Amino acid sequence: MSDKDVEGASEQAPTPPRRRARSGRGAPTIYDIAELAGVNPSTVSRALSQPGRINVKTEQRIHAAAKELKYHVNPIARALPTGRTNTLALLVADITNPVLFGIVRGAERAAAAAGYTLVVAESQESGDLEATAARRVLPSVDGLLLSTTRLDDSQIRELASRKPVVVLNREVDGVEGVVPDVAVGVEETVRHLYDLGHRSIVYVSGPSTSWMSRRRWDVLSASVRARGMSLAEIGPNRPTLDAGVAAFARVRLSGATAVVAFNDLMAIGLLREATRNGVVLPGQLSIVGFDDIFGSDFTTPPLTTVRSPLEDAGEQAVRLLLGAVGAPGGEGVGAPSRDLRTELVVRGSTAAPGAR
Amino acid sequence: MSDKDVEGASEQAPTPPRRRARSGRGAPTIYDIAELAGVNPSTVSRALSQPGRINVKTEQRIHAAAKELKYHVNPIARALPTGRTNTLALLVADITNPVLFGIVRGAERAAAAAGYTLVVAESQESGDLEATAARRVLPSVDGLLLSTTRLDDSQIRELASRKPVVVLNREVDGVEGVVPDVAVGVEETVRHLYDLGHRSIVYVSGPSTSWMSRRRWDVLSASVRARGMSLAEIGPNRPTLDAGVAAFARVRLSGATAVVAFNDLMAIGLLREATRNGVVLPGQLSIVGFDDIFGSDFTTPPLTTVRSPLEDAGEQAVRLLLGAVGAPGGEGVGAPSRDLRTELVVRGSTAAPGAR
DNA sequence: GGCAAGATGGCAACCGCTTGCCAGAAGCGT
DNA sequence: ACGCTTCTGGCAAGCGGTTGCCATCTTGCC
Repeated sequence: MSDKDVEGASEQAPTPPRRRARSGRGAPTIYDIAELAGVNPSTVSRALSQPGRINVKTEQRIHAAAKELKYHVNPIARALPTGRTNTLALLVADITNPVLFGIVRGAERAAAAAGYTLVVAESQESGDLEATAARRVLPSVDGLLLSTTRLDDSQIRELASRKPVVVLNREVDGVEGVVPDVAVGVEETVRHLYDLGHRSIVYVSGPSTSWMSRRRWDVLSASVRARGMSLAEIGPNRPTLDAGVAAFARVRLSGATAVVAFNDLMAIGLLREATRNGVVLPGQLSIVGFDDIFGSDFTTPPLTTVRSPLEDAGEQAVRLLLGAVGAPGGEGVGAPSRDLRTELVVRGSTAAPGAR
Repeated sequence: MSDKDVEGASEQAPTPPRRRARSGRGAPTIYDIAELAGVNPSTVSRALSQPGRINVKTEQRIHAAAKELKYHVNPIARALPTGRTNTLALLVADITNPVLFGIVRGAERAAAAAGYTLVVAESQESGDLEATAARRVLPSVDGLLLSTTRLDDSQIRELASRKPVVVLNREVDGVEGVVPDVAVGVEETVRHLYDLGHRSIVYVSGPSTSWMSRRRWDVLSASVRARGMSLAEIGPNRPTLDAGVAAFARVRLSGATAVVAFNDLMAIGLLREATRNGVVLPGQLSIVGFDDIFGSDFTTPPLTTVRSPLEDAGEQAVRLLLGAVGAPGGEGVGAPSRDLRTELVVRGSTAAPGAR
């Protein structure tokens, strides 16, 4: 084609036909690098994202130019053509829930290790608002981690049909999930209480929509039955400290010598209300919580609780998600997931009934 | 118009000359809407983002089409040409720091109210890693909120030169910041202790790099001096529970009758170690913390502490940031910022020296 | 009825980066 | 040396929106 010659001849124009160049202001782009290194922008792109694809000398030249310009790839520009954002979202209903600490920690670490950014989004309100939040964040992330979610199964599946989703502390049919093994810790708890001499236990449950509350009840129930102990349920309750306080009266009425609360917050509420009512702990009432949250050992007596490997759970959930989004760091489908077993942490809020 | 007829006649062509159309898979785009509504994509764009710019009937038709297609604008595609992401980042050094609860809460709420998404990013490690995290997240957000940051002033200014930045709980020259008014609460505290009969106080300080620790010391110092009380400093210390535990011995050695800790975590450590050593609280030692974190009232005795309006602070910081990024919901430069005054919460860990 | 100001909507050029396709150069086997 | 495979790197078409500019239609007004 003669075009080429024509182009070459017109080269003397101070502004070559190349598209853009150092716009002066604004961050440098691959066009700037291209110009500096004397190559085509596409070559720069390859040098930067497909090591080995181009000649090593050229690649070095480009890297040098990039460094000189202090170039940083624009993640949104990159995301547009590829559809991948290198970002994962962790959606939670309530970020002040101490249970999330470990989860966020572990998730953050695993994500960072794979070069992914983790964004934590909170939806303080109802499930509907949470669905909205999810939909809003979904387009800008590669995958979604659902933790203390108030979404129902079908909403979750709906999300899962659009982007990879992993649920934490819950099982949803057809959606990947990470759930610590409740059984171990509960079994330990029941044995612990049984050995202390307790024969009558009451479970103060969480919200009726809480998968985990139901699950804990089921396991507890089976374990208790196996020993011929008696078990009652008080609930459903909101998973808060106040709900624990409010449940105290009914716990006393139940006549049980030991109470297992759905979570530490409720257990602490129970504990404080018991003390306020002159009940001697743990002699007159043994209390066990779940999660071993921050502060659960500040109480008097310190709370006996079933600890979950939250940090590991968060980490594993992210790995799973990374696998699902096809990231290098992610584990394959059949990868052996490390055991996430719960364990009983015995502190001061449990003792033999009648002990002083 | 004859055009209309022509269009209608040529309609038989299966693939009209329009660019893209419902690709089958993938989310619907404005091109799909354009096709369905029989207008140009640019018109769709306008209908969706500039209400009133086009004819109301057309606009309605487009909205109907959008609804029918379940269209949702692709935020990254939108961000590319505009440079605005409608996202704000909150960068923290340690997300398990209970101080952040309120801040995150308030920030999240204010951001959501303005239609912005708040992403929380954690950088568990050193200031350098934090700088890296900041740079990584910066390109995809409109502004940055720095909270428990370990960045130094110059690093912060560097960031601020690229995108709007607001710092929380700290003052940095040339960078907007939100800092609760420490003075009120500290003054109350000193008066409280003075009235109880304390004349000798010791301050267990935080990290040497903590602007807030220094600030609290300064205010405390001034207030104490004004009353002719004696004040000593023990530190610097890491702002942790363990550091509080470790500082106990030196607190006793100081002979002070009351101790003010940089934060609640340290105060609680102090409190527990004191109890463990048989010191009767609060009679033999009064303890005051800062922040009123979650769990600070679980202790025995419950902790007296200086509460900061963290939630308000988070909210206000976001408003400031929104103003800086030119968002509608943000407040102008001179907008009157609501008072963020701290207050003393008297609980059980303070009493007259020698009281039983 | 004629004309200027507004209203309306199309065109096309980006935003910064990725990638399929392809041509020319280099390396290779026989 | 020659035909062929492998390297290299350029071209250009997007990704999904946004927006300046402009042509055409409406209106309002004298």
